[in-house]
Amino acid sequence: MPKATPVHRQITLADIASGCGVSRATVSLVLRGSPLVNKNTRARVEAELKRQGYVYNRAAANLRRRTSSSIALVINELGNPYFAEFAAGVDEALGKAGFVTLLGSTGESAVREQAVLGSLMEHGPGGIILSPAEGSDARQVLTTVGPHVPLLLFNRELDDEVTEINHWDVLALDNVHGARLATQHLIELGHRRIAFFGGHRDSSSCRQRREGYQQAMRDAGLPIEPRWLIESSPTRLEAARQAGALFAVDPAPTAAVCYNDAVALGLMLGLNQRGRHPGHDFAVTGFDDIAEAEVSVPPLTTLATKPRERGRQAAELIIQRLHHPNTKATRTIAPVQLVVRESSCPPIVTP
Amino acid sequence: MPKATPVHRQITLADIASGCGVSRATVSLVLRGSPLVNKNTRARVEAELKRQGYVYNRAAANLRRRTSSSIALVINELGNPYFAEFAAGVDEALGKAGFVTLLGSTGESAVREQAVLGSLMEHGPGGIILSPAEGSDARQVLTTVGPHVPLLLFNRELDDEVTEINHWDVLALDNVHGARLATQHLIELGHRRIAFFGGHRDSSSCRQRREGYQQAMRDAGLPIEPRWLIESSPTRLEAARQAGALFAVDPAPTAAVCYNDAVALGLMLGLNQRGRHPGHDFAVTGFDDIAEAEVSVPPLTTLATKPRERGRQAAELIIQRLHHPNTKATRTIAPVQLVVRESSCPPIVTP
DNA sequence: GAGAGTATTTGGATCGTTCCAAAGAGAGGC
DNA sequence: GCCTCTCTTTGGAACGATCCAAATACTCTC
Repeated sequence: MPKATPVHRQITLADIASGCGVSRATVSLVLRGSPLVNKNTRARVEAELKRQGYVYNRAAANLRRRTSSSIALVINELGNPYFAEFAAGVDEALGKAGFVTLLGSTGESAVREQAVLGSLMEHGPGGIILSPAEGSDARQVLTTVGPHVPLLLFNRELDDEVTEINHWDVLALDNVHGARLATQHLIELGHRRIAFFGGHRDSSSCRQRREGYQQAMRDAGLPIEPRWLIESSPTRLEAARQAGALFAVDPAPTAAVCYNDAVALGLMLGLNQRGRHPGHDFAVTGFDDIAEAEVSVPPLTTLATKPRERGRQAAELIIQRLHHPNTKATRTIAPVQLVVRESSCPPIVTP
Repeated sequence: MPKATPVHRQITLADIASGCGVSRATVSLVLRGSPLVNKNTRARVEAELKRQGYVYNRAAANLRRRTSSSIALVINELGNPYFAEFAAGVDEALGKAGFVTLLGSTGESAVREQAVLGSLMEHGPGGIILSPAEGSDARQVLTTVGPHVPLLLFNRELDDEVTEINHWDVLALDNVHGARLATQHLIELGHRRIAFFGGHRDSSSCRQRREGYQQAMRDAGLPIEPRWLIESSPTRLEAARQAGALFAVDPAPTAAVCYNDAVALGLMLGLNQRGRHPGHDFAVTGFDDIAEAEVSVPPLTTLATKPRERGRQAAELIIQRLHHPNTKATRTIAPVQLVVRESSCPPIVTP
């Protein structure tokens, strides 16, 4: 593990202290803006700090004070624009509150997630914002982060019991309601045979979105054909490949509620390749409202989840938790909004 | 500045030591895998470490050893998929080498960049990877990071002299060559009136890309009309708005080399709004090859820069620098590849 | 069983900060 | 001039690790 590297001689409190004839303690008080120090002394010390180009050593301070000034952000896939936006929001809000973000990307692997969490823990984060990788296990997470570091789960959920016991907070999207809105929208347009396309059955968000879809279908008295529930990895490519599965059933559906935007965009691509025209002879909805949804052809009807705002919210929640470590865990459900664009067309009426 | 937060009592070396009847020093040796310790002792200590759930305190170790195990990554805009990919690559490679990434996003503001750098410095990073915000000033950067922390500039350059003196490394794209390739490609297709569209004249990457464009034009003996050099913010929206500027000159250009993909996609949108059809009656090229370029309509001819790979490369460069602090600064130019897709069509021949 | 040599282990100082209890400096009252 | 009170300042012990020189424990050899 060649992770070490020598650092140049630092300018310390002691240098400043001797530089202007006061004690280390006084300089320390000045640095922390204590009202105890005399005006003149403060001015003298401040001048010396600037003169020597002093840089505060937060690690040393944190060691002594047994505090932390960092929050770990563990993301399952930074390359995904949705999570990138989320990360940007987190970093923005954490920075504003004086925390620094320790980044860790897991590449959607539970094994790597464990390694990343372990490595981040050694840097003593005050809290962790975790968007779990697929297949991530609550008990394993618990053993590596321990019971004392506050943790906020974003987007996906883990074993309820473990989450509960450790007062882990949860920030989730209103998946059920969102999928329901999308489905109702398609029903109102006149669709009767509607598929749910994409996602993995074992991810919590997929289950919830399917649930919303099924609720809407049931409420409208519409049948749900099991073969209309089509799984696919949440990537554009995989979704494009799976598009054909929609037409394996006869009669085929006329619309699909997709697991997310990536899947929806992929599906539209796949439809085009099969000579279908999403937005004209097949209706598609997404979930997330990534930047691309607005400018795709046709523009995608989807559910806006405002990832950057969610990131800020996550940061605020974890900071709240730091200040009140013992209050009951919260479960925050962020609202989502239906954004109607051209990919959701009415069905073609066959005479 | 309420950036502090209490942390639970830690399990320390001393706990492990007394837990199995050895000294702190021995436990420390075990932790670092020293060959000095006896096999049996090692086993005993390791069992105790596991039993008590010990977590290494890297901050304390770094303090004593005067080393660092983190690298700061300062990005001008994380929400931009290009930089998100870059960040993902950086984090991946840093993690593999045992470093943790300290993230900072500047939102393209030089003022915020200063604040972010200052805050990150307090956490004692071993090095900094900086993608400067627009308008960032070398001398200011120098005063806040100091002359001893290795810095790698990505993507944009700063004052050459300051960069040189401080042995700052540079990782840049081959902008000149890339723009030249794109321009040559259009010329080979038969275009004679070619514009350079988008970007700000004062950014180094824009200047370099314009330079490549001009070289290719000159080499082909083609005229460069000053009004064909059109500025715009590098955003899709702004580019779409500026599209009209191309047709303010008569005769109008038949093709445009764009500053980057965002601009190119925006331009195509703007052309469509004006009843033009990019890929049919107007040729467009981009720069970056973001994910969207491949699936836009029409698919965008562009220059692949492989941001994730660049991220890994940046991480490797800074790690190299940590190991050899005194070698001469390097200036790495990453190659770019022309990816021909349908947005670059031959000109329409007017009889 | 003394002496030499190697293999392990160890106490105490140290990194740069903060905490704490106590000391010093003035001001005012009598 | 002494006492009290408030306002400032301060030395030295932490925090949790590592370094270092020196101590101790073993093995041989003769």
